[in-house]
Amino acid sequence: MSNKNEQQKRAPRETTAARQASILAGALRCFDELGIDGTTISDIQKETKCSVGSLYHHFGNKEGIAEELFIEGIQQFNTGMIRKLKRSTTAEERVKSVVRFYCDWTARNRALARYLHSRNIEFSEEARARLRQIHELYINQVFQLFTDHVLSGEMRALPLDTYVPLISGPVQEFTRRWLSGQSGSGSSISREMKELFADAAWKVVKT
Amino acid sequence: MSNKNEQQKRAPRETTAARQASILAGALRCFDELGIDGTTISDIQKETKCSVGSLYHHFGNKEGIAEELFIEGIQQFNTGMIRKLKRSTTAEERVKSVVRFYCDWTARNRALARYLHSRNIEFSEEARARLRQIHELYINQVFQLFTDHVLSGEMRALPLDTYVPLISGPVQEFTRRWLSGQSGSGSSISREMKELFADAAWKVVKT
Amino acid sequence: MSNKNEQQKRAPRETTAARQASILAGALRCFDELGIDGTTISDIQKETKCSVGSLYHHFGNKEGIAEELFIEGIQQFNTGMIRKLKRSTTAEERVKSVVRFYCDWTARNRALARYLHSRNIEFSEEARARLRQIHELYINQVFQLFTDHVLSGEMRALPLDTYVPLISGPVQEFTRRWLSGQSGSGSSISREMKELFADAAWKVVKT
Amino acid sequence: MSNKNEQQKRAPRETTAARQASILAGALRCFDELGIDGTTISDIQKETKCSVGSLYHHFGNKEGIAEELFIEGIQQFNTGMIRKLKRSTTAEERVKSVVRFYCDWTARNRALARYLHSRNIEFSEEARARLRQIHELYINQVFQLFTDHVLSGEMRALPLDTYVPLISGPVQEFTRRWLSGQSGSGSSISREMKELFADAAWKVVKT
DNA sequence: AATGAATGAGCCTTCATTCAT
DNA sequence: GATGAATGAAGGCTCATTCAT
Repeated sequence: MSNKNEQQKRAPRETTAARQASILAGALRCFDELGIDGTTISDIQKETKCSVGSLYHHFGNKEGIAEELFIEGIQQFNTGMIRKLKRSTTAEERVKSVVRFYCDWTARNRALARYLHSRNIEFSEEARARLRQIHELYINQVFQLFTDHVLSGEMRALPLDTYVPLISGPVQEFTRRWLSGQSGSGSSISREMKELFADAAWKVVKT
Repeated sequence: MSNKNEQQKRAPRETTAARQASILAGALRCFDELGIDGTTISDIQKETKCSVGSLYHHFGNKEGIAEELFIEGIQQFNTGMIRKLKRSTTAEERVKSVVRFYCDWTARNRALARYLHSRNIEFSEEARARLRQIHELYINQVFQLFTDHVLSGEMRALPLDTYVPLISGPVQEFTRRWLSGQSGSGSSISREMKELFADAAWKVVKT
Repeated sequence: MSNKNEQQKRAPRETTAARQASILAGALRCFDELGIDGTTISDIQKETKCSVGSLYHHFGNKEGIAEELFIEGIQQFNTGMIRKLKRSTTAEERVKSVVRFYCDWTARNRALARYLHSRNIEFSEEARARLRQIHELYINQVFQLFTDHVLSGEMRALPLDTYVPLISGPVQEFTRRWLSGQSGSGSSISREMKELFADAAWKVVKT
Repeated sequence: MSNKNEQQKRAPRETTAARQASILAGALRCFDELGIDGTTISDIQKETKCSVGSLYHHFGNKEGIAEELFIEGIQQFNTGMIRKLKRSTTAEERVKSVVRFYCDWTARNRALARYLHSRNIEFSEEARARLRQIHELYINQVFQLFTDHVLSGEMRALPLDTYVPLISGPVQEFTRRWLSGQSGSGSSISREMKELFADAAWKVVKT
């Protein structure tokens, strides 16, 4: 995120940005293991070797840490997805890309993925606003990419709020079960599985 | 709920069962509005007009209330689903029944459905054991009903852990969004939507 | 305590007195293992297979149980000691009897002995009065037995409040350590030890 | 208690030690008056003008306070006793010193002495380990001081576990009664009494 | 005499947050 | 920017006791 100090890894004193990133990483480990409500400031402190004061200095309060982590995660996911979608061109490729990216990203960012699935984060009004904006931007980009395929007749015309469930619902559900079955390392999702869900998604939305 | 004096010994004083049920109902209202972690014993108390002591007398602790509620909810859902599935005979009818029942049950039991979606309940080992057993029983019954259809070639042969995501994933995702868009009143899910998801499910698993 | 029902041991329904005795025995087990403050009514209930209501019916409240147990223990000890002292006649025999009886009784009634050593029982005014009276009676009997020996010159004339510490202090201390070193079964105090303390006591108070 | 700025790093902020000491003093006052189990955190709070949080910050929990107080008391007693014993040389002087120091220390630290006699403190495993170590160290030092006197024939050779009861048992018992007869003000133990118990102790263990 | 559901005061403890250094 | 002692509101839970059956 900054180009200061090329030796990012072992610098004796971290940059502010790096410090914040490492705090978020530690917090994620806590949230993943203890749950969000189950994690205390003190837990994060121990995990990050950071003083209470510093935590508050950087993020305002506990909620701030949870929000920042969530937002960064969403953005990372969205950015990746959009980049991936832009690389393909046909409707089929794009629909399948959604599924494949979902699998790949989740497997590569297990703890973060689990975190983004949390349904009990209490966001501040401000965070909610930021998220809404980020989501709108994302949704617009995605729909823009697909609108043509619908208009051209390659894809079925369906109620807008059914596309996501139809295309992503199955992988999401599969993935959720897969994630809760393993908390540590582990392989990725097999090529066959990915294609199975990709095919299913396409089968449902193609004309 | 049963005639008085049927068997004096093993019938919990008539009122006891009713009391417990009403506590669970009140707790659900709290959990739904405040979140599980956000609900305090005192909230439940006010909602149920019950003393702290009684709450603990009946359920051991807050966790116990949450567990019992969850288990009862799951059982109610499972029982309904099995009953519904047994009424249909063809593969197509059954697959579609899964989707339709999911929609109907969810619409009829909104708060409970939302609660069953919670991903942050801390179960005791004992509760986990009970749930595991309940789940196994359910899964066995369901798979038994569908096995024949797969063997007869009406349905595709797929990895066992993909059927649920493929069939239920979309409705679940749709339903989840639908549930969070409204916390109180609300119609049911429209016939068209239900059929859209039912058709999609069938399209994916039929041969 | 009552002569009702000669078959005290295995009668299908206990007499009231027997019931109370068995409650006290159960309570003692609890107090011994959990401490007095650490023991709850519920613990006693489980240990005695008695309902809460019955406990209160028989003893009024928790304090009542602790008091009754204490008083009965003291009386049993005192009675035994007096009986023993009356059997001997010389000053030396009597002083040594005190020590020997202390050892024997303690070894035979370990849990009760430990209980009587408790220094944190909260007695009601009424219980304190009963205890005071019992103690006075006991002390009077004991002093009466020894007064002559002092007057006759067999024993030293010392401040009244030093006889007990001088004679019983060592065994008491030894015994206390011995008791806390073993909570279950175990042998009794060896003959040699007993005589060692008996001799020491006599050595100190003889003229 | 020490000069400022001697070693900035490992000196707990000057105040910290003082704060902890004053908390222990306040706790002792409570324990002495209300009993250990009878004392609530809130009592200690009022007595020490300390917030709940601070209490827990410094001692972990109520048990921690009780333990620390006990350990500090024991150490103070042991240190004093050893110092005193080292000042005398003959067997007789030493045995009598034990008794005299016991009396003096108890009279000078009444509340603390009463507290050390408590038989209902629930120690954590960690505290028990510390106490065991402290006790061993003490016992070793004491026995080392007396071994020569036994070998030289000035003192009787007795089972190791009888020396303490024989020498200290009587004063302990006397002292215990003396302590419970007065909770506030009060003189010290009279010179005659002290010598009576000192003589008795020597009479019993001398050859 | 027995039973056990109900009660609620009161206790211990946690934890987010502040702030002086 | 960093540190950690201090704060106190708030929460979960225990437990002696009562009382209708």
